[in-house]
Amino acid sequence: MPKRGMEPIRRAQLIEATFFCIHKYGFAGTTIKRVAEKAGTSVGLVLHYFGSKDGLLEATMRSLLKKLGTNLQSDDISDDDPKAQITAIINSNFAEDQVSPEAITVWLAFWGQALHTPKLSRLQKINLARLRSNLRYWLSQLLPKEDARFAADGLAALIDGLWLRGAFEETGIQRRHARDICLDYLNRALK
Amino acid sequence: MPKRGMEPIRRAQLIEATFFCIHKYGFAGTTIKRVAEKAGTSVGLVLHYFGSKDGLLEATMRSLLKKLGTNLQSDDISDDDPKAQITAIINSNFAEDQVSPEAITVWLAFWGQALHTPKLSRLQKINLARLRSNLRYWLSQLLPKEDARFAADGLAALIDGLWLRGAFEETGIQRRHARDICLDYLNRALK
DNA sequence: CCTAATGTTGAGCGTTCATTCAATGATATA
DNA sequence: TATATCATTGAATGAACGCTCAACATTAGG
Repeated sequence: MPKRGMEPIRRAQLIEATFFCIHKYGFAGTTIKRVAEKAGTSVGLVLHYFGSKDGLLEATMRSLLKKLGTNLQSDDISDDDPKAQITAIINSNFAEDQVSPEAITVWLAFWGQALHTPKLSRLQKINLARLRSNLRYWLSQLLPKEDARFAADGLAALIDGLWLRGAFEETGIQRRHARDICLDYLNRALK
Repeated sequence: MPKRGMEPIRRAQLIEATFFCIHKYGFAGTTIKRVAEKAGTSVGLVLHYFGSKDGLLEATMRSLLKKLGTNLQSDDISDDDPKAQITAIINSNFAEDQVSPEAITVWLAFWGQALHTPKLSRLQKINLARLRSNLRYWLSQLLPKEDARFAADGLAALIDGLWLRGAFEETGIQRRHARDICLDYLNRALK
């Protein structure tokens, strides 16, 4: 029962199915066949829309990074309260819909794979730099430049490390605990 | 030219070759054939000694974790100086031979794969818990119990996060910088 | 020297993978 | 209603995978 205008719908379905498969089977175990089955379509259709498996994976990573970067923009905090801005960044990184076991697993899978796939590597580097430079910007309003850089590097690593360890906690990330650790780091850095 | 007593030598060679392949090709791209070629042996021999690809990978992860956990024991610091003990833990995690791009890449690859391989998952959890409990033990000599747990969780995440980000720096981890961030965290936690 | 144990290989098996391709179904437009 | 375009499928292909197995080479002990 094919209808016109299916392209965006199919693309979204297939990306969603790819998330599911990476979460369930890992990067190595994610095959086009499995993705197609999960999405309820044929193998041929996947390649019709994404050209190749690499194309599908790249689109999926783009979608993931977009998701992970979206939360922040919805908040509107006054620009003259840097600490509130940083707090918002921390909160957004541990918002409920960001730290699902599925999100963490897939995020980690891409992290590992990006080391061996130039296109994914570029996306990953952009994302890494973004968090750090955002933190640097707001911290530099509160601290001398060098201290701001130092604290931003630490805070960025701390956030990622909490994510990383969260991948192995059955319950997913302990959101409040993770948030408290980051806020504590921030408060101590500002003293 | 086969000789007796080759088993331990071959095992070591093959594990070494597996490191190389995981670093170069990633987890998904590491095949028995590539490992055998790198080690200069035949495909059959790999399976002769490790039974299966999974067996080889498990042995390789065991070897990696052993490497990463070795440094500490060589240091001997008096037990009545907890801060020195913690400093030694931090230093050992960023010791030169621990933070080679190869080590970080392989470590990260296993981290991602362990989520989908029960045997690797068990190894991984043991390792995660070890760092944290070591930190807890020494911190609890300097801080109230709850504060010690809090700081240990933060410091463990910070260390792992610095490793994680180091995977994407062309130069590998900036050892001194990473160390300074951790020591700074420690000092502030003890105030 | 013979034999048993160890070390090693390469061919071959069945499976699964990503990808190509020709063909068909459905819809909008003219 | 005709036609071009979009949506979709399933079969076919060739390569690569992990793994089995029979056979051979080398060595140590009796």
